[in-house]
Amino acid sequence: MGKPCQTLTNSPPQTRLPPLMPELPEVETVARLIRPDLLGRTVTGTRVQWLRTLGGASGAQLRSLVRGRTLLSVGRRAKYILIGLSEPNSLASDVVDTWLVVHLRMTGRLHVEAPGAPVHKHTRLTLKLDNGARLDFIDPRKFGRFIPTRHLEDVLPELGPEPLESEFTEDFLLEGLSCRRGRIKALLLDQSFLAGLGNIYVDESLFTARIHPQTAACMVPRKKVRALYRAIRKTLEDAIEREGSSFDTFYRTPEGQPGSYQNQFQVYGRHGKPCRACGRILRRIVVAQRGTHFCPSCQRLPRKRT
DNA sequence: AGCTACTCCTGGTAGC
DNA sequence: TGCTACCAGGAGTAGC
Repeated sequence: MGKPCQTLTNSPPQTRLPPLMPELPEVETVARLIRPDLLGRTVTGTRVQWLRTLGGASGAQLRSLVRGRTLLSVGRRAKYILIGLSEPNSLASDVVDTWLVVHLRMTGRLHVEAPGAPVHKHTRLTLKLDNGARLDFIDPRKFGRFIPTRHLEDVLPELGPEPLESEFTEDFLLEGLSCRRGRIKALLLDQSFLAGLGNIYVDESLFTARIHPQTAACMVPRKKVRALYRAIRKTLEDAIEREGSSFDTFYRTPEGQPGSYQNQFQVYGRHGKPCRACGRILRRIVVAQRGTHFCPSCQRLPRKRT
């Protein structure tokens, strides 16, 4: 491949993009951020720069599924952003008949760009809208997916309950943990058990509940399971309140500010620094192939079966 | 059931 | 300054 042609007058902004790792609060924040700019707009065209973003669909399939359709809903399930489209000017124009299933994975971003705005270097896919704006999917590491489908169930994997909905109860967690011998951290990362948690919020929740990440799930005492239940909900609610965690100013909230939950981290990314609760130096180990941050004093492995 | 290993990817960084 | 090597990590899959 030849070197891309660049001019001094028309080079796109090469914003630095450090890791973001969107989990439930970040995905919720993104959905809320782009929703007002998308609802009611009609897709006039598509452009795909990285085919694998479509998760197996072709550029032609994307085009035929979305062109001429109106964006009717922007929601979230687990870490997926679900954009619902309907056929305009028909009796069923308020019924979603097509979905865009978006997973940001590590570094994906969804941006609504004003007409004529420069295209970011790592834009993998674009929907053109009837007001001249664009919905850009930007993803430096190319792990993210933007999948068009008629049937959600064809694309979404098996997902556990939403941790902030009423379906997620203390009893659900007590029961779920009691029959599993795998490590608690691996279980909480398992989206088919509980949907939406990722590495950051699992580490934070386990610290809040004072549970060692390598504890076998069935060995967590009932009292700590209850603490974990409260910790998960509180952690996610607080993070949504603060509009997620941002590691850069590229991603902004509707008010133009980056999310601020990263300032609340108790353990994530703080290995080598003192625990805010007891002063012991925080450690980093690998559990379930993930960097895992914890306090060796506050979070101890249980000695015997409970 | 539950573990490890591998894959997909590139930006950032450490070491030279 | 420039090069190479390595690492991070969500989710899917394969193999034991």
